[in-house]
Amino acid sequence: MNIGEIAKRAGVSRSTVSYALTGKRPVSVETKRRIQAVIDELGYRPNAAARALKEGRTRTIGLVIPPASQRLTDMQLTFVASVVDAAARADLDVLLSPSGGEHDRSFERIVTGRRVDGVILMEIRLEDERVARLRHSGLPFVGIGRTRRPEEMSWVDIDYETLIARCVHHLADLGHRHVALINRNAELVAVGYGPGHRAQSGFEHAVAERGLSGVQVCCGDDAQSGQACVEELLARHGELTAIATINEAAVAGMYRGLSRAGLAVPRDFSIVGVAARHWAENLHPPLTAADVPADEMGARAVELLIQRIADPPAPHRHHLAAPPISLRGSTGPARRGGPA
Amino acid sequence: MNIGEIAKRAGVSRSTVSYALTGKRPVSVETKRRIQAVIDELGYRPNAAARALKEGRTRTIGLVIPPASQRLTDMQLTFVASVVDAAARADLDVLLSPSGGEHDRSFERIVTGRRVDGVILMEIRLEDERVARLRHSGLPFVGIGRTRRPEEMSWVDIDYETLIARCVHHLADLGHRHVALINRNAELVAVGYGPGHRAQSGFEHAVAERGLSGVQVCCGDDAQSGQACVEELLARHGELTAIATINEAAVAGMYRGLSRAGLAVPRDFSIVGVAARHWAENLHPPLTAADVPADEMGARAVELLIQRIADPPAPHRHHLAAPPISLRGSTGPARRGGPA
DNA sequence: TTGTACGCGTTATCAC
DNA sequence: GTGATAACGCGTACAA
Repeated sequence: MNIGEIAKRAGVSRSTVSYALTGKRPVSVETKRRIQAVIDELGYRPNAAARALKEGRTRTIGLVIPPASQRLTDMQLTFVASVVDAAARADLDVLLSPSGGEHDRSFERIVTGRRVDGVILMEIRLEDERVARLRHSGLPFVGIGRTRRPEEMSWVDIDYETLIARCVHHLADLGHRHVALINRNAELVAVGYGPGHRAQSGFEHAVAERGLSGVQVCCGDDAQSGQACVEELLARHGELTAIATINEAAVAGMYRGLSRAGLAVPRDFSIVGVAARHWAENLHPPLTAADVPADEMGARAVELLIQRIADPPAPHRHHLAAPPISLRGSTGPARRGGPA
Repeated sequence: MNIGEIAKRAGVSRSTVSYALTGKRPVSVETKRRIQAVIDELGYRPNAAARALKEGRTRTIGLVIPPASQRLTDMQLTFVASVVDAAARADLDVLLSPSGGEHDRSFERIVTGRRVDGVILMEIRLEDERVARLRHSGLPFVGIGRTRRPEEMSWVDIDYETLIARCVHHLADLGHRHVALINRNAELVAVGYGPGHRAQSGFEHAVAERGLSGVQVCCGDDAQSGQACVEELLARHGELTAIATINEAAVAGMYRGLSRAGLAVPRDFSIVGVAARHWAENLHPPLTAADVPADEMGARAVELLIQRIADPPAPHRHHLAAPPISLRGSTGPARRGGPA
């Protein structure tokens, strides 16, 4: 079913059908009605490829995600969901592209094949070749996360540096003197994953400012690793009384490790972090955490992208989220003398 | 950058460039080399829309997911990830479409706008209008899940009926006499969600076969609901000693509810279910469960879809997975006299 | 309102 | 065997 067939059956020209549909030229009510009747009868919809070819835009955005093989975190998933939702509201389709690893063909297809009007890039590194690639291509894009030179692109991000600093201050206020930062997995941090590095920086500054002793470790993004990580931390640094973390997926395991060591949260040990709200609430005890507004950020990213597509030369815009820490049940006063 | 520009700079005609790229006609090595040099220099890639328009195929598949607003379960996410991964390996892009709720425009765009060569449909109901819609449209599609009339379409699915029956038999073998089935959320079951109904059926049959007493309840897909659900079950049915469930997202909460009631798993109470392996392993204690091979199933779905696209009139194919129950730490002999 | 050129890659057809 | 020409797919938008 194409526009010519509709035109023939309605007894008008192809362009009249097009105008009747787009409304870019007035068409008599009677003609419009007749055309619509034929369209409804045959279930016609314009061919997306033909329209894209002519208009030069696809009404589709690309969403570049970390390779699917390495399981996405809950927060990342919330980003994906909110981006898809926001895009659907704007009548945009979303093309998914796993990047990194062996899937660079997918990324290349999307960027150079003009398959999308713009791209949202997740899991950005401080030095990210995909950003360089997109900048060079001229395709509008927005990052969920930012590189080392944030002014070179549009992005939405979480202010991990500030948030982790706040976590440390919160712990210090509660009297904790020996705190640990549990970061995301070592590979991610090693390749320059921004949040990991910014969390380190925030941690170091705050620890210095409050005169605490601080230790930093990386930890796999799952419960098992969280447990192992805590067990090792307790073994090597018996003086610790609190943990700050950006590794939400590992928190359940940390709780388990503490419990195994005979430490009750928050009585004997405190944990505070940065996490998606529903994730923090579903832990036991609920995690005192800065609640990342992931769904709002996804929507914001789509919004920024739509603007960039509409007006590419416009200056870059940024949105840095620094949500307050929600007090739940996982932090308490440092126990005199520390655990055990 | 279009093919004409490449042809001009390489000093050949457009068709020669096309033939050099597609290999559908021999082109001299020297010419091919010159063309490739220009392509590399300018970074040319054929316009996907033009190619789709001419070829009548988009090299893209649609993945219809539940509306993003209602958080996806871990298993669903694994399906998405594995589909994206498998599609990328086959050089196919994936267009995501949230269906249901207010997002039916997205589904319609995909189906009637010829934006994809085929569709993978998730979260299928016993009576599913999207299946009817797709069958009517003639667009190749494969279900992850199946309707009441499974022969009318191609699908991969999990044999919840058999698996839940196996769970019940496992519990019966351990001496449990009073067991409960905790289903997915009530809305899902109410609208005819297949796994929910098939699990019920398998549960009822097995309970009858073994002469047990069984109670069934629906439960929201999150830990909080799981906890509330277990607390209510224990209050109303003090004789229960075991639970079988297909609601993996709620299991952590069930553990919590049991623990609050002073019941240790597996000493005082057993839980067995159907879940993604890594999910079952990450629970504490690890869940004895039939491990759904979600990644393999996603890949299989893509495979079936590729075949359907290549040969639409071919008979439908199906793949029903019934993985064995992996014994972990969550089930044990029924305690004499039951709990408390 | 209508005729028609255009966007761009593919491929059948014709020429060397 | 190799290269060039032109038609095609289909919706859009300008000129008439």
